[in-house]
Amino acid sequence: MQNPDELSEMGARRPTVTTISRRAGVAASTVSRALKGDPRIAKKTRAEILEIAKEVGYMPYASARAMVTGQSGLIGFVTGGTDNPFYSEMLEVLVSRAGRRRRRVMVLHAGTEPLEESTVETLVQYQMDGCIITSAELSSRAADICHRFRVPVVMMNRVPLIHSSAVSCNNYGGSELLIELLLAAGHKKIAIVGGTQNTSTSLDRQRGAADALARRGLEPVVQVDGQSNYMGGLKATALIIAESHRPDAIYAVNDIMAMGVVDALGAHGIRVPDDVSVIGFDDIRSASWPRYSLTTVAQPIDAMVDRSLDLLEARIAENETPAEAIHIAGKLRLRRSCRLPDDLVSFQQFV
Amino acid sequence: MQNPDELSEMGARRPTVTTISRRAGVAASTVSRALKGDPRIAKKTRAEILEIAKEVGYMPYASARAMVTGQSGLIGFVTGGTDNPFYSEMLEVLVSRAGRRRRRVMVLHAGTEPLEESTVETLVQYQMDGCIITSAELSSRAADICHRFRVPVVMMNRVPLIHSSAVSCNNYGGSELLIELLLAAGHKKIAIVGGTQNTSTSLDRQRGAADALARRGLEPVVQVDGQSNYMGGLKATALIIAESHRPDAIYAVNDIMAMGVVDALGAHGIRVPDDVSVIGFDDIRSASWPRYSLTTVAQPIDAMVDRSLDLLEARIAENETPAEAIHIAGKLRLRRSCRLPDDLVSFQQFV
DNA sequence: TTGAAAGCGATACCAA
DNA sequence: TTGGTATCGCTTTCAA
Repeated sequence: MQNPDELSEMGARRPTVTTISRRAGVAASTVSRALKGDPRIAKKTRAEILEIAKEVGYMPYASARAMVTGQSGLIGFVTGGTDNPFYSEMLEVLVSRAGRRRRRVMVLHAGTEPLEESTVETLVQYQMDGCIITSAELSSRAADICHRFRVPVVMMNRVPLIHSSAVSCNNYGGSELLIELLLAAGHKKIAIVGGTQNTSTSLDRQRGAADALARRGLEPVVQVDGQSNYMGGLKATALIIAESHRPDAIYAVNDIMAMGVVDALGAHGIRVPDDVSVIGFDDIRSASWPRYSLTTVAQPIDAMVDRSLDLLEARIAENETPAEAIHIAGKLRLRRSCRLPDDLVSFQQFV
Repeated sequence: MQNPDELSEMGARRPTVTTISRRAGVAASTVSRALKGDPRIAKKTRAEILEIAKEVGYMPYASARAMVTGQSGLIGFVTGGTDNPFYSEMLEVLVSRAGRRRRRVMVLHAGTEPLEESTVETLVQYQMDGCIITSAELSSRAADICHRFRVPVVMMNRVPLIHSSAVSCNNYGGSELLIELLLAAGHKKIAIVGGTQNTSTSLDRQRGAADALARRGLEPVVQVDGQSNYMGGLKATALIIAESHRPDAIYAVNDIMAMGVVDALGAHGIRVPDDVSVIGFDDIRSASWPRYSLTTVAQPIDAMVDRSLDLLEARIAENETPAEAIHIAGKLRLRRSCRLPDDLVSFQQFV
């Protein structure tokens, strides 16, 4: 590593390829090639250059590189304001998995409204190699800008747009499975606490549940909006109780609402699962807390993130990759928040 | 906005200052000045240029700008892997507040170990305008690199390093206040659930509590390590119960642990606050859930983030700004998890 | 296997 | 008030 004196001597600029090329007595282009492992460079030359680079503590300027290659190494993560911890967990995974591919993550926050102009502009200005969107809405105008400026888009747990790919958990199927579990356990009066009504995730889960019930000639005893957050789950349950629907099981389409359901029931002295079974979806961290111990379907976050990055990289490498939609099956997590069927065997394959 | 044909005609490159300068019949430098509102440019010229820029959908290349100005518009957020939602909430605020200042946030995840080399290198490579660090440890080597390469650093809720500034909540004082509240309510047997032992935040809170007790000639009936997470709070409480310390109040130095404390007590049939008062620190979102309704000290996240950005900007503008340490007082949130003193008036000023 | 030179886009300086 | 030009650091032709 270069010593401080030498650095300040250079007017506070860090070493560049030129610094190295001069020391090594070669051309800058040779340094560039050696550094990126171009096979044409002689072994010996390469070794020398690497040695010097290390010595002076060389670190490339990302901006210079981006300018000439057109790639920034940046992935945008666009997320709506939400208090669902699922998205924080996803971000954490994304940062880590993207890092392995030498990509960095920039967080772009879109409000609850459709994506603001400025967010999309940032994607373009920073020449993001791609972006992953989980916010509720991407206006067609925003999508259009991404497409025109060749910013690959992957929608996560959202409906794919014309030119974007999409990765999601098998929300419909996971939901069916959960309902079948409840039915197998003998439940007949099932209430559903729905999520934000304009997201495909919630809608798919609700449809999956409704269809699974319909197949047995049943329907939910009631369906209430839980707004995809804890307080919503709480209020929805209060409503269900107030209106005396008396369900024997409640399916909240995500865990954070399910936690609200459990707490609301507890506050009314209703025991879980003795009096009412509760199930959720996502398997967020707190779902496994003993207090809640939620039976739920775990979204395969790691796989979802990896596949998203794969899709982005395919698009980066070759612009005309066709849009794809990938569904990944979640895993059943059997916990104590619901009564278990006698015949558990048939569910073991989903665990 | 430019039509698609025109764009593809240009070989998929977006309009640049040159595109505009040609259309306007002026020099590129004039366009640059007009765009950034340089007062020397004639009103009319400027209007024309702005018009054209809008027409062609001009968006500057961040990389080109970074290269010449040396500023990227990027702020790094370095965070340790943690399941404390406080940091997610902080990130959310940061993204939003930084956005107002036209700065973007890049998330750099350092594991629980000391900051990896690669994280710091990213800061330098992308010429970050500054970074905010909340992870437990910044190795002196990493700090050195930041300093040498002129990346301003603000430590959030962490001990400032030699060349870094720091912003934190008044952890010590807030802790004193909470203990005084407990004492005023008549509690005498107070147990403390401590956090990660190598963070100044936890240590300060523990010291504040110990000192406040000592002032009345008391000391904690027991102090247990809760590892700053929910399960830790749960286990710590189980231990306190198992060892029959019989406290009449438990102070967990952060909310996520306090939630574990409440749940563990509940699981043992101990009522909160009737049998035992519980208090936390942070005021994370879930602290206000009716189920927990935690009395706590709210960290002033908005102010902390704003002041951090101020400090960074001061350093960006003028490199030799001296390091500063800022403590911002938190606000007391009185909720139902603890017995309240008869004399509430003296605490009203902190609410 | 290596070198020289051009060029990416925006800005800043020096002239005019 | 504006134009011309050099420059930031890196990569990529094209030559040698």
